[in-house]
Amino acid sequence: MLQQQPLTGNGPSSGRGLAMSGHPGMHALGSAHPPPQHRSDGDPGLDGAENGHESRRDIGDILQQIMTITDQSLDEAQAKKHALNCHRMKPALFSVLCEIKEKTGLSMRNNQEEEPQDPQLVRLDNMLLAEGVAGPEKGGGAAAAVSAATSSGGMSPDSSLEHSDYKSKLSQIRSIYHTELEKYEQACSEFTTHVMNLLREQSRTRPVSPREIERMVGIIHRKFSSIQTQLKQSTCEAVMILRSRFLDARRKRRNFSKQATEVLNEYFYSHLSNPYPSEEAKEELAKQCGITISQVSNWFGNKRIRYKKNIGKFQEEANIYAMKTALVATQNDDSPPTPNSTGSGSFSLSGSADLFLGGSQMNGEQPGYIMGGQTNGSWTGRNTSPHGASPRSDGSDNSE
DNA sequence: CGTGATGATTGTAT
DNA sequence: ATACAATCATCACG
Repeated sequence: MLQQQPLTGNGPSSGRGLAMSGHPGMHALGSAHPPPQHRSDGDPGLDGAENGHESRRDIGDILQQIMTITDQSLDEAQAKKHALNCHRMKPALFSVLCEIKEKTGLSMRNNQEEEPQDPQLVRLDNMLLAEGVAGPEKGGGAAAAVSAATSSGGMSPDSSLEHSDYKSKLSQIRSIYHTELEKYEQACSEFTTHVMNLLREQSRTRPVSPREIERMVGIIHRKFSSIQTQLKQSTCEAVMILRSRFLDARRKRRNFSKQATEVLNEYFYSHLSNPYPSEEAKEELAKQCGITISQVSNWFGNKRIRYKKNIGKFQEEANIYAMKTALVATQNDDSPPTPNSTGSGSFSLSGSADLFLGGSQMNGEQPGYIMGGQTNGSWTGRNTSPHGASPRSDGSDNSE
């Protein structure tokens, strides 16, 4: 980290070299003479000076004092330090240090730049933001994420229970994440100021360029941000697990209530000619059934495709519901049970026709009244199934 | 436990 | 963006 070795001749710097930089583990030398190996490791300039034995003596003394500073009490140390700073040899020593610094400075220049702003970290940040973990406040973000994941709007009372469970878990993760993040940030700034203070202190006895301080701060921040990345990563994982656990509706699928299917089927069969509910109709149905709009859409999607695939199988069901709507229609005279944009007359007509056809045997044949009574072409017309169009046989379905 | 029913998801076409 | 078609995963029933 810090290039002290040339001066002290002390080999391996310990892990805490930063804090104690200069004299780690030097107590053994504290009371000893200037180390003989000091010479071998090379200060050629001083070594060769024949008339410099006097100043060498001084340097030795100074080093001695530096090394014993840690063994003394603080007050003592401060006094010694002051003495050192006032020593007449100090400027000379300092200039030597500067020289060394200049030489070794080259080696640390090259690993200076590069700050690629890790794309993975950006992705993690974005995801945490999207999940409402890293967002500004609870509630809004999480709720938005949930509703976006499940549907595009209407919350149903059915799933609100799970949602609250999900939200509580999410806020748990959220709070843990934030406390940890804060801890890291605090530790980072504490450590940074600590290092800065040390460097500032050291700058009195050794040359410390602002650039160097900057670099040191950068290193510290990088280290801490890599830790933060890990935190973010594990938080993301936790959120993903939570999501798959709570929001993957496939996992705990519940059949809709009898009444809900009733309502949906009623709508479907009474709009058999055009079973594509508008947004408002979907909303209404969703409200009636206590499900979400997207669930209504799913239901109609499934129903259409399954009805089309095997009309015969649904014939009985169709008759039942047609009868129902017909009954309602007769009760309400000629006003349709569910007002819709398509002509009301057409489906009420088909409903009455169902009553007649209900008793008669109708194998898989497509009922003529559906085709005949409707304005537009049959939505089942665009059939791609090879044999589904004419299910002459009974209800046994053998697709695939 | 096997099987059909059913709600949800995914991939593709329009 | 919506619908369709295929598929998945679970439920419900025998």
